Amino acid sequence: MREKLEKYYSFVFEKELIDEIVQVGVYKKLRENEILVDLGDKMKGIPLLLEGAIKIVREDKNGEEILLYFLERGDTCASSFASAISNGKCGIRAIAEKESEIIFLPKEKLDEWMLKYKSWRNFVIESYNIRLNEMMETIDSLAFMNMSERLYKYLTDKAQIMRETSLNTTHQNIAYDMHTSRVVISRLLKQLENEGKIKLHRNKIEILEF
Amino acid sequence: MREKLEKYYSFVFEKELIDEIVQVGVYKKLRENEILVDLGDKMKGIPLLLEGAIKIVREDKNGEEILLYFLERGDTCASSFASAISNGKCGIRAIAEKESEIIFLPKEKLDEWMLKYKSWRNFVIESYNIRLNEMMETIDSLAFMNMSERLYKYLTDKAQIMRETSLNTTHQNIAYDMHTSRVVISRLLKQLENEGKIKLHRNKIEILEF
DNA sequence: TAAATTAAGTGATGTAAATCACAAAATAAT
DNA sequence: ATTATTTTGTGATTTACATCACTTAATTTA
Repeated sequence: MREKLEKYYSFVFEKELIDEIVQVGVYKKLRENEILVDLGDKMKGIPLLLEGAIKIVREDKNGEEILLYFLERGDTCASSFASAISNGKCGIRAIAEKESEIIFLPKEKLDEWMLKYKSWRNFVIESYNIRLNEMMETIDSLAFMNMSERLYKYLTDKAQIMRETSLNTTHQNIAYDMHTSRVVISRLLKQLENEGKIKLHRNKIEILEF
Repeated sequence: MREKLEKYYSFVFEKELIDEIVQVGVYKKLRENEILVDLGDKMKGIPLLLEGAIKIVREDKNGEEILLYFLERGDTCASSFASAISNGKCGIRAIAEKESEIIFLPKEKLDEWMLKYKSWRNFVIESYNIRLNEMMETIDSLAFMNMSERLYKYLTDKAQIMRETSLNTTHQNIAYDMHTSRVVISRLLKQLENEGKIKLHRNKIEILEF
């Protein structure tokens, strides 16, 4: 735990803070597709992502989903922070896209560290900023892009987060993330393949052009 | 200035902080449609809204707009906070929807107050939370709602922010905010009128049902 | 008061995406 | 090996919204 913490966070946190995190943080390994946070959960702390990839989705009353953004190592879930501090509910669901490792930080420390460590204050503010910007990008793609552009962005974004050039997924799962239908995704994928940007296989999409 | 500050912020900030704000804050009155923050601005501080209503919009490369959310008294612009702290650029435009009053807080104080005042820390975190939630609502409406529902939400939201039961605006301006065409808005408005939810006039929309 | 400008109404048509219905592969289960 | 299940392909149809083209009404200005 300490090793990975130092690897990804030593440029972010001062040494004393890393020591404290090692003391109070709870290490947890997440299986692929494991739900880390669910709709309406009250957070007792926040997760620091050490390794892996987490998908953050929003769900409406009819149970329909839309992807908000992905988290990768070095990230934390700003929504959880909010929820943890204010004892409010979390409006999102967080699911491990692949096996991941996190450190869970108890909420009691969150405000205490705001006083003690400038690096922690920066990290919290910076995390909120990144998330606000991601949300704006999501709004941009919903408001300004057509399905084909959104799909291509989805594929390249996800490939980067997963650190792979091909994605192991189905057309149906992409449709769920993008809140559209499988038929639409299948047709647009075929089109992207004809344009030479991707190559389709069963349960797998190779991305040829980034 | 002190009077309104105490009226809307005395339950949020401790007395000492209000005193400091009065000392270093710069009061400013905004005319209707005045631009407070523009795309790519680097913020030298953040605005506290004392009175009025501010519209926050996002713009894409083609100059097309979409409304993100409104700010009302008691609010601050989380995007500016981010930009001010990190010296980064602001990805949004903020426009006064009506005559408004703000206090501009210099960025040097922002971090200093994080140490000194718990109420300030809470306010900053709380502001980010509110904004994250607003963005999620915006994403919800783009992803899950049809134009008619979005339009009705737009009208009722805006009426509440403006503290009026009728809005002085044109179909074209609504279309700009919602990133659609005037024709579409005109037709949907007529439909809402037939359903008895609103009443249409020239340059004015009465909202009959909230 | 006439002309110009701005706001709103409306028919016709185009188009991206949604939905339906079913076929054809590929893979997994028995 | 046969059956069942999952994944992908594809035509046909519908729908919401976009776009075009033009009219009518209200308001401003000259």
